[in-house]
Amino acid sequence: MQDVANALGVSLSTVSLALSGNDVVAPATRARVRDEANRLGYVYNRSAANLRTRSRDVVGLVVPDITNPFAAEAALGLQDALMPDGRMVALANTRERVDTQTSIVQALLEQRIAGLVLIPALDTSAADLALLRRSDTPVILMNRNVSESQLPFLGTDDERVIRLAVDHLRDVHHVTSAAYFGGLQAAGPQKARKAHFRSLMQQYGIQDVAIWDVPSAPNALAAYEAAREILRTAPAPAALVCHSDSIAIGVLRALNEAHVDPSECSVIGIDGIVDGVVTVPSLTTIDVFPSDMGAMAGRLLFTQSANQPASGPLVTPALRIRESCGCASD
Amino acid sequence: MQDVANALGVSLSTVSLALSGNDVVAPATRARVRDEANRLGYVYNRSAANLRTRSRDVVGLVVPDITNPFAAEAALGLQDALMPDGRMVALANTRERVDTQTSIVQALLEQRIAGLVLIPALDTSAADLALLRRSDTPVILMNRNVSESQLPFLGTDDERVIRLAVDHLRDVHHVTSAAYFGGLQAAGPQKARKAHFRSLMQQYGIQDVAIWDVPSAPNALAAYEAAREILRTAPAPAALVCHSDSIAIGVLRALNEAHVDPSECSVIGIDGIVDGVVTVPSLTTIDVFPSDMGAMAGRLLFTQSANQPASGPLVTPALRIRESCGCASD
DNA sequence: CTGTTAGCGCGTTCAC
DNA sequence: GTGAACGCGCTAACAG
Repeated sequence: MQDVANALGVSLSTVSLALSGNDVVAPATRARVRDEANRLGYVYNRSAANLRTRSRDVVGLVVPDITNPFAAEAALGLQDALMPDGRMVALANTRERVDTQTSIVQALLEQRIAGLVLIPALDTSAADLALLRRSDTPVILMNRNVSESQLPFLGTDDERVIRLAVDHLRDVHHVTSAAYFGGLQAAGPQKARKAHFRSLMQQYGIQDVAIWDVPSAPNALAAYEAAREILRTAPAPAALVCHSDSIAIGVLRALNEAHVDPSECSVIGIDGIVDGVVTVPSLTTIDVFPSDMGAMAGRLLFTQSANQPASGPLVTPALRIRESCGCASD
Repeated sequence: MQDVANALGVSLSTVSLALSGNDVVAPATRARVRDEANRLGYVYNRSAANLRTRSRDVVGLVVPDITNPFAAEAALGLQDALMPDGRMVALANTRERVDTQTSIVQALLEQRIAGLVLIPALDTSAADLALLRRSDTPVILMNRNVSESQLPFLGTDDERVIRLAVDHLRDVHHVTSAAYFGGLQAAGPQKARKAHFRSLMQQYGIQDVAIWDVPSAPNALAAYEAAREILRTAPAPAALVCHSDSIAIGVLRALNEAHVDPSECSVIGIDGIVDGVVTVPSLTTIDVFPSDMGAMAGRLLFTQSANQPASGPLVTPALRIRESCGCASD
């Protein structure tokens, strides 16, 4: 900056004012400054500016695994919500490990991020998130709640998700048995969905097939392997509700290998990833609008005060009927 | 920092030294400082430190679309290579738009990133990347080269990729016709692969089916739609080599709808994404090790001088035989 | 081992 | 309109 000031014979502050587009400096000088600046190859040092103004412009996105299409689509939505305001996103994967999650969060706080969108690793406890409570950085938990953490949460209406799936299975496919598959056994966010599922099964008099209640990492490959093992020892139930679309994709593959098609076993995923239309069979799913969720998270970070109710806004899920539930073969 | 210094009755610099783990300060005091620091809820301001030390610790990763599994897996690999050194990654999606790419790159440079890993948008020209040449920030182009840009490139051996695919099609499937599908028509990185494909077709006397030579966005959904249109008017060739695994997944779906199975039309993807084992049919592909590529990019950024040959290291591709080429049904 | 001083690159008064 | 001075939070020289 001093260089361009010297080159033009003006003061350093004139340059600063000119570059920030302040109208206190003459339009003519402003143009001259800009031109000289990039003639000299000068690039603005935004982090120095941020230090001085105590402003921040990068928001952290920490997810278990960006390879999961849900996380990727949410990342896209988040960026869309942030870029118009000149913000960027810093990405980090925890691989479902709480310890790397805490060290990542720590690093992000040290970087003075403007906000944090977090899909917590599976066995995250409220204590693990304590440092975030005290911090003045706006945080929002996405898609997986840690109820006792007292942190704002943006997710979906789990009860409604389950009801949409189970009602469809009962009303159009008349299933007599079903199971909920996916997620780790450990206490965590899927406990809620599983509980809703069980209660609905009981209420509708549908058999809840217990053998599918096993832990499995939340990705397609692990789900495939787990499902294959189960199918080796037991026939498929009439329906499988999967904790995520990734998991459903693995299940679809296992079912295909076992030669059971959608008319014999309906599978319904949860998420609504875009590539669900392109699987074989295409994926019937409960859409929770991953991209919108990411965008909403980005907006919520800055539109609200940080001290809000623990259970924040919910996105309304929608049933997307495709082939994997057997609707195409009926 | 001053607060914790006062609280302990020591000097500010003692605190600084203690927190950075410098052995010039007594281990006992070091511990006392650390304890008092986080008792007071103090968090280190790394960006202020970076300003002073002229060091940088976040590297930019800009990709067309993080939703593409190749990009996501590369991101994971990149993070793995970076985190041990205490570095983080800033992610940005260009959606294949050159203008948003340049504005993103500009923003990243203003943030004073430590380095940049870039998968260029499809019609990126050397001129679009000129500002990166002048910058003192290490840059590495990944997976798509912009030959005239003079920037270091990390990719795969395109000729070998094509040869692995075509040799397999000829030697084990004895195909008499084939096509290369995917990517935009525009001048760009896939020109090389397409050229190698054509020359090999000619050399082997295999018919190159021209109707598949149409532009399509590089994602599964767009590929599916394009392939479906083509299949409406023409029978499938004996083989389809797809520019990426994502594209292959879309093609698989289109083929399935047209009731042509792998024994009639072999499809081979390029990338080696992990979910390729879980598609139906599972995806035969040329593996270019996306995750390793990301990790290599991270290491290369800092192990080499920036002024290196335009065409950097290549990863050696490998054929992964699965079902989609028809090997399972033979 | 500790305290003092200066300065990283920038934004902001407040005089001129 | 312009320039001088100060400070953001931290590290790096020193001298004690």
